[in-house]
Amino acid sequence: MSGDIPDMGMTTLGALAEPNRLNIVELLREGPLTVGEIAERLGLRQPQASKHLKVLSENGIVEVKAEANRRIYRLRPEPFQALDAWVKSFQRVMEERYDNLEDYLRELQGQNRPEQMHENKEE
Amino acid sequence: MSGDIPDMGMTTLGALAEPNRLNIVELLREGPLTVGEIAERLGLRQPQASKHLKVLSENGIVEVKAEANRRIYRLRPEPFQALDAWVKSFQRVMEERYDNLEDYLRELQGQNRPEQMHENKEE
DNA sequence: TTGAAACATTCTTTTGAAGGAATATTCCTT
DNA sequence: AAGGAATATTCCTTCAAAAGAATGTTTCAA
Repeated sequence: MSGDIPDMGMTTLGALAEPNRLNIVELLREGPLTVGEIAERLGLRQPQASKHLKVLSENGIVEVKAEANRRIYRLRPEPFQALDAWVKSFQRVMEERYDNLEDYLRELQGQNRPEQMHENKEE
Repeated sequence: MSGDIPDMGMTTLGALAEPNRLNIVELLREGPLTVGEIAERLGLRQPQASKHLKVLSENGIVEVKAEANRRIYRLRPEPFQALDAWVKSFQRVMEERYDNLEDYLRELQGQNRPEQMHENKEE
């Protein structure tokens, strides 16, 4: 409910979060491969390989080229660029305000400040 | 079966793949927050917020500081550095061998090459 | 010491995603 | 035309993770 998909493709992370899928991606890093080879090298059954590749494809992580009987899959660079940008934007922000934890503690104190007022609870 | 978790923390991706968790991370980017505030700002119930924060904590994405009644959560930089390194290692490889798809096609051809042999099926 | 605020934890239920097995589709070879 | 190879798809089952609801724990205030 009220699911706010923020800025970056949640979908990319979701697709990569599955171990077999991550393995496929790592494998494809060495170059394009057919479904059969992917399945063989990773010890997957062909249908499962196809399914995972479908998910990766739907999320733009991978693209297919039909070559007669075979389907050759390879990585697409875009999602990785996006991921890179996302992570970088994090690191910048985190370096800046690393230890303003104390700032926040002071904030919290400020709210509680009973200073001079008796039983005035503002809810 | 035969699940080979490659190099990089699959666990980080898994933790970030959940929408609410990703929202929490995006929120914490602005600075440390208590459980209550996180729940409120994201429209979550307190228990669910706690649970998600637990997962994030277990995966090293977040760390807690107990301050009396409150628990203050904030991001940890390490997982993001790791992610960054991982993504970068990809981009390097992908730039290099982007279009050796054709190389691969030639490879495939080579295997099939019936050239001069008759019905010698090596299985 | 009683109560309330802030969080965590437990138990149950629900839902979706992954695996298994069989079958459909396309294309090549003979 | 027939058969086989490579891949996709469907249906069913299984399993784990997320939501819901209730309750436990700690800490502070009066």
